[in-house]
Amino acid sequence: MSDVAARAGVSAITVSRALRTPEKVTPELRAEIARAVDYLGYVPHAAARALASKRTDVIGVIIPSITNSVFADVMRGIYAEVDSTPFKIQLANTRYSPRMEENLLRVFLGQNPAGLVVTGIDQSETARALLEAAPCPVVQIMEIGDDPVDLMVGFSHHEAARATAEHLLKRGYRKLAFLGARMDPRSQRRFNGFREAASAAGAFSESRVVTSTSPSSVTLGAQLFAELIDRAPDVDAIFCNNDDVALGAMFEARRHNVSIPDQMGLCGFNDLEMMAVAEPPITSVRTFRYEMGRRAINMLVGALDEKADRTNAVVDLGFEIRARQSTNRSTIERHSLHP
Amino acid sequence: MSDVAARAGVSAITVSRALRTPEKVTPELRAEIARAVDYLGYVPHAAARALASKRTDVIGVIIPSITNSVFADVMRGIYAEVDSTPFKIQLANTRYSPRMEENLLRVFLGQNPAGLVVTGIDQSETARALLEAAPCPVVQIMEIGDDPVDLMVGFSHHEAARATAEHLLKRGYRKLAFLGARMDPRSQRRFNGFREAASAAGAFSESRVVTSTSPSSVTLGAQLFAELIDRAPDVDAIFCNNDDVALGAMFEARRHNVSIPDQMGLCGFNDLEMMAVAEPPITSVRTFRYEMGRRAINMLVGALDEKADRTNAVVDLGFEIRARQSTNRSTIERHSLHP
DNA sequence: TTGTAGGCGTTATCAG
DNA sequence: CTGATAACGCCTACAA
Repeated sequence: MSDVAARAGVSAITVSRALRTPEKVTPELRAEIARAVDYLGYVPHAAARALASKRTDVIGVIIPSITNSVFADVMRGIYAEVDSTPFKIQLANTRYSPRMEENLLRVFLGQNPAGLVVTGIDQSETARALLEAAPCPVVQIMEIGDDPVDLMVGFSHHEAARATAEHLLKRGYRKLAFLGARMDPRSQRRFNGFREAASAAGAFSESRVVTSTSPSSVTLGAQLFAELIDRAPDVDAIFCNNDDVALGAMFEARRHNVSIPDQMGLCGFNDLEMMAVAEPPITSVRTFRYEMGRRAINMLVGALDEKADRTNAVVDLGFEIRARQSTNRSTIERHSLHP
Repeated sequence: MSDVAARAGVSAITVSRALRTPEKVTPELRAEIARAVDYLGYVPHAAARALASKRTDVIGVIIPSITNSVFADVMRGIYAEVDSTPFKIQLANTRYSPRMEENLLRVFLGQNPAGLVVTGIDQSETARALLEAAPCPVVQIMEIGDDPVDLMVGFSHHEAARATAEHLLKRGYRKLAFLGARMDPRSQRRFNGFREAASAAGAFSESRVVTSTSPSSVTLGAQLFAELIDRAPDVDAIFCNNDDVALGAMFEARRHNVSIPDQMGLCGFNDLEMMAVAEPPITSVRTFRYEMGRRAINMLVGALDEKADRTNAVVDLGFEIRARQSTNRSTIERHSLHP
């Protein structure tokens, strides 16, 4: 930096200002400095800056799993949005462990992050306290709730599942089942929404609920389907907690010669790209994961801009039911095939 | 740190040493210091350390795409392995642009990373020069080649595709096709390996090669299949450059009433979890992506350990052909069904 | 084995 | 609007 200063005929601190707060430096000097920076290929030293200013350019992101394609999409949005800012992402995963989340939070907070992105609203008491006391903006992503730590962007899993159950009911299905992998808090809320709507229509039965603590996968979907059919042969429609589970259920249904959608309705969650092109195309609930990532960073950076008016602290991105053939039962065939 | 030093009755530098090079401090002092650290909840200041030592705990990872599930698996391995080290991952993606890669390399190198992980062997001349001159270990991942910059872990895409084509030939298929998404350098090498083997058996035809520059997806797989069938109805087996393309092809085949494997052999690449449970199960080439990520970090950290003997600078993780029903043509049925 | 002095590259603070 | 000075928290070098 002193080289740049010398070449521009100013002092180091002026270079610093020209870079951080250009409006506090005369346009002429600014131009001169820019030229020198360019000529010398000067790159600011992040560590020195962090040391002197007690500020870093690191945004910590804490998610439960990096494998899960749902989070992969969120991360894509996060990286895309952060690209146009001077910030860097530091990613960590909790493996769905609240204690791990506490630890990670401590580590991050020890590094004076510019901001923090955390998943969901089910932090432990300790974690919650750490977040409340954090000297930086915090965004909770993936779902929304009444009591945000700070910023929040997501959607209501309860509502999404409720709406989906209603979709199945509207399509004439009456014995709804629920297939769930890794029942994390958000999955649990989806289940609750599903049960609420199904029960109200008398279409719910505990015997048609099959869940697992294993991570979501196509393989698991196939297993859960087999278990369900075995345990509750009367089922006529399945809400899968995740699209990969739905895909696995579809494959397994074929092996059991169960026809979709006539013998059995099938619907997934998240609307992965493959759902629309499956045979038959599978109904799913579209969620805006990429957008969620972008928005999270966007809100964070906005909050960092001081003059931020903390409106829209909670953003509900909603969801959309993409009705496809897998829940489009043809009534005529139905009665003839399954009397 | 000085607080810790005071509490332990030593000087700051001793605390520093107790933390970085414990073997240079008496066990008693070490214990005393550990106690003080614990009591005070002292967390070292990474930026200060970086500034003073000109070393950071950052390992830069450059991949072409964060969406691609292939890289998601690699990243999972990377994060898993780095968890047991003091290092942090800084991830960046090039979007398959060599110029982007150069820029990212410059940014990373400006930050004195502890190490660098880059994808593939097709760096631009400039990028290659930057890597050769890097003052830290460099690992190239995803494939292997004759001329590593430093460390390398991957497998031969050419060989993998050649072996796959041979598998199809061995199963009696004679009119092989190639479906390819986003023909990046590694896909290109797969294609070359495929062509080599297919040509040698007289089973290759340009008319049965359909590729796209779009990213790999199930949707694209379906489109490519439709195009192929239209353009070259004589095809009897398909090698898909990626599993999602294979899955899309399978769905589309069903729509066209083309039966797999009897009318048409089908095989993918990477052996994603879903291939084994698809209906029918789809043959694929297993690649060790998670292991690749782990190994990359492992080699990097090993190289950082000074005393490293630079043996095994190039690690070939190989591949495995997982033969499944989708290429298991039943000769008897074949002749009766498709005369 | 432990300690002392000095500096890493930047920014906060206060003057001009 | 610009500059001088003194940190920021830690580590390298050298000394004891």
